[in-house]
Formats: sequence, C-alpha cells, structure tokens
Amino acid sequence: MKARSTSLRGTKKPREASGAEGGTPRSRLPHAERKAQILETAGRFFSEHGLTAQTRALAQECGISQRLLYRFFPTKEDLLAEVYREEILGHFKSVWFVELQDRSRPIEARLNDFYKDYLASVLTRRWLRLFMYASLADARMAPDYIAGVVIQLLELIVQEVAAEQGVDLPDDKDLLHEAAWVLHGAISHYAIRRHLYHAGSTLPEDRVVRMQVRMFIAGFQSYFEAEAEPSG
Amino acid sequence: MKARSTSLRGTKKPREASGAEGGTPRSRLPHAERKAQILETAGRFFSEHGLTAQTRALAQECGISQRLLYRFFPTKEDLLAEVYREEILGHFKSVWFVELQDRSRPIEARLNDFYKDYLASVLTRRWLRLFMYASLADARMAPDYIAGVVIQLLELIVQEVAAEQGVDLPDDKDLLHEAAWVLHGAISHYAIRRHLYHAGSTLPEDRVVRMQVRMFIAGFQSYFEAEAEPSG
DNA sequence: ACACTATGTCGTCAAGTGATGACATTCAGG
DNA sequence: CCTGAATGTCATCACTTGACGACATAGTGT
Repeated sequence: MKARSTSLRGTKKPREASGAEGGTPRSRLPHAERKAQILETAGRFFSEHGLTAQTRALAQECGISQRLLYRFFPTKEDLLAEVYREEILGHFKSVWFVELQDRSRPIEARLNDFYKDYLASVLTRRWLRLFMYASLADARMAPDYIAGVVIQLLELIVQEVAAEQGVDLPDDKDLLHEAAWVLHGAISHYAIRRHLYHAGSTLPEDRVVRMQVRMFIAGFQSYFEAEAEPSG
Repeated sequence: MKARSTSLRGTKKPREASGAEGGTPRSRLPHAERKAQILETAGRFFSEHGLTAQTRALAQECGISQRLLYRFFPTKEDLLAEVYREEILGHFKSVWFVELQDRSRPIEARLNDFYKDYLASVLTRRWLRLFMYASLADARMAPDYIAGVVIQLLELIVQEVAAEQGVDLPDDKDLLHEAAWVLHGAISHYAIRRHLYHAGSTLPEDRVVRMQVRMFIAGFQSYFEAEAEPSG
C-alpha cells in the first residue's frame, strides 16, 4: 500500500518514512540516536494507548521492526520503566524552587507564574495520561513522585504565602500539606479535566490560574487567621 | 456467598467457592441473579485490573466458567458498557439537589454534609478507578457524566454560596462553573490522591472537607466581591 | 418416568502477543 | 577486497485471549 513511491529508486537507496513491509531496511541510526527516538515515540504511544498497548504497534509507529525494540530493551517492562523515568520525572524544573522564594515579588504573582509554567511543562496531556496509567497499574508510581517532589513544593508554598500574610502557621505538617493541596489539587484537577476528561471550559488558562490563585490566597488567609485567633 | 447453606444436599453436592477445575457444576442461579452477581464482581474486577483485563480471570473470580459470561453479554464490550452504566452513573443521589438548597441551614454546613456524602458514595476507590480507566480508554465517557450531572451541581453551589453572601455574580457561565470547580476539583483531587495515588495524609476526612469548604467560601466571597467593585 | 428448557462446562479456533534465533545489509579499518 | 561488528529484518515459538459449537446437568410440568 505504501510502496506506492514513484519508483526510480536507483540501486539500493533505503527509503525513508515509509511503512514496514518491504524488506528494505530503513535509514540506519547510531545506537543512542535510535534509542532516543524509540523512547520519544514510546512516550507518545503509551500515553495514548495505555501501558498494555502492543509492541508491534509501537514498532510500526517508530517505523522499525518489532524485533529491533528488543535490541535496546530486554523486555517491554524495561522499556516502560525507562519511558516512565524520562517522561514523569524529567519535567520538573528546579528553578521553580528559587523563583517561588523571590520575596521581592508578591506571592500572587509568583504563584501565577509558577502554575502557568507548571501547567505547560508538567500537567500536559501526555504527562497526565502516563502518570494516570502508571498509577492505576502500579501503586508505587505516584507516591514516589509526590513524596519526592511535590511535598517540598507544597511546604514552600504555604511558607511563602504565610510569610507575606504575616500569619502564624500551626505545627501540624499534614494540615499544612493539605492546605497547599487545596490549590495544587484544584489546578491539577483542572488539567485532568482538560486533558483526560475532555471537559475544559472556554476560559483561557491564564484566567483560570489567576482565579484559582487569588481565591486560594484569600481563603488561606481567612482560614489560618481564624485558626490562630480562637476568640470571636 | 449465599450458597453457604448448611450443606446436607443429598447425593451430588456441588462443591462451593473452589477454583474452576473439576467439571462439577457450581450452584445454579436464576438468570437475573447470576447476571447481577457477574456485574457486581465485574465492577470490582475491572476497577482493579483495568478494562483490558481478561474474561477468563473475571470468570474465575465469579466462580463460573468463562463461557457462561457469554450467555449474559454478547461481547466483552457489552459487559463493560453495562458495568459502566451501573457503577458510574448509578451512585448519584438526587436528594443532594434538594439538601443543597435548604436555606434554613448555613451554606457551609450544607457543603460539608454534601461533600462528606459525595466522597463516601461517589468518590470511592472503585468509582474513581473505573471512571479513570474509562476516561483514558474512551474520550466520550467522562464528558457525558460531567455534562449530565456535575454541571448542574456546580451551578447550584455557586448560586447558593452567592445567595448567602449577598454577592452579585457575573453572567459568564464558564467563569461560574470554573469557580465552583475550585472546590469540586480540589475535593475530587483529594479523593484521587487517596485512592489512586495512595498518597493520602493522616488527617481525618471530615477535617479535610471542612477546611476545603471553609477556604472555598472565604476565597469565593473575596474574589467575587472584588470583581463586582472595581473601585478601591 | 418423560421430555423440555434453562443453567452451566469443556474443548477449541483464529487472531493476537511478547520474545528470540537466524539471517541480511551497511560501513569503517586494514 | 576482506573482515567483523553494528544495525536491521523475517519467521517463528509458546502462550494468551475473545468468542463459540457441542455437550452435560438440574429443575419443572405433565
């Protein structure tokens, strides 16, 4: 079907970007390059079709034979593990920790910028679908990510918000985490709605983030001021 | 489970609750009863193992032969569709609409009660996993649920909160939905964290809900009061 | 006892499914 | 040109998986 190319193919010249039917080998690539290409394609592929999708379909999407996958990864599980490491853990920017602590700017502006970037860099359709498939399949996937990265983020955020508002925070770590989750969860769920549920609104993302952040800051202040002053 | 009757059943005594190895038929059930039992087991089964899990494993979990499944459902897809209808759409309580509009009680108390019940009735591990598997596999699943039920809930909530606070709401429906999603999404994400990510805190659920609701109410008021009064 | 129907199982088929051995092609270095 | 390693494919194996025909058993009415 795809061998419909316009003939005149000189002597041996390998054709590019065509299906996998002939016997003619496709363009040869050095090991590292081919592996990177497979991982890139696999990220997209498993994100869309789930971790139970078949290696043959992945190979076809890569434009290579199924056998070739096994020159780079001993088993499908090893391939999945590498995809997970790259796609899930590889999008976090350490600069966020710095920027969120820049007290020369109002916390509202810092949070607006951070979450705008976090939505664009981490909470993408691809990341969310992979993360969800992995979480559903393996109970240990999500906790590692959350414990390793998100918790630090949450602690930093409550600290910065409280500092700007001059409120005293209780010592209960779990309570503080949960308070920061109010914002982080709401924005995460907004991304889930858009990319997984396909039920996003027509509002521009910026506006949603700004509303979320502003409501959070006001709610946070109200809540912890009232907590700190039990007297009516 | 029900065939646990006290034995003494004459000559042929079919064994119970055992694997499917002999050839001895299991306890016979009338059509409707067996179908209900299959659907119940299938809900649990597919929720745990995903929609791509195998009919043979499901049959074993039901304690019946794989062939018997096909006496009740023409294909696996038909079975999945019935499971989805029962498990996803069948837990919504219409009484919630009534209770949320009971203005003899403060909106905070109404929201606390509602979300406590919503978490217990809808946002269970089983419901969430099924909903997520279905959303990932079929882009049309989640929007149907959200458009059919949740949107009405969101509109009711913003309306009730605004009424108690005496604030004027803008006309932008999408903005109002998004505002209510701040609370609904944060609580949904809390459930996702607990049941899908296995990363829940040690705080009791009641307390988390109360904090979410209180922060939302304060943030909502602050946000829409400021929106309505652009001056000062 | 007899037949009839509903309930339930065994065995099997055809299409897939991860994985692997054997073989083909390219290319650098002598 | 020769050689050997790297890159790539085909064919295939053993096992899975949805689906179904043929058959077995239990309960019921007559």
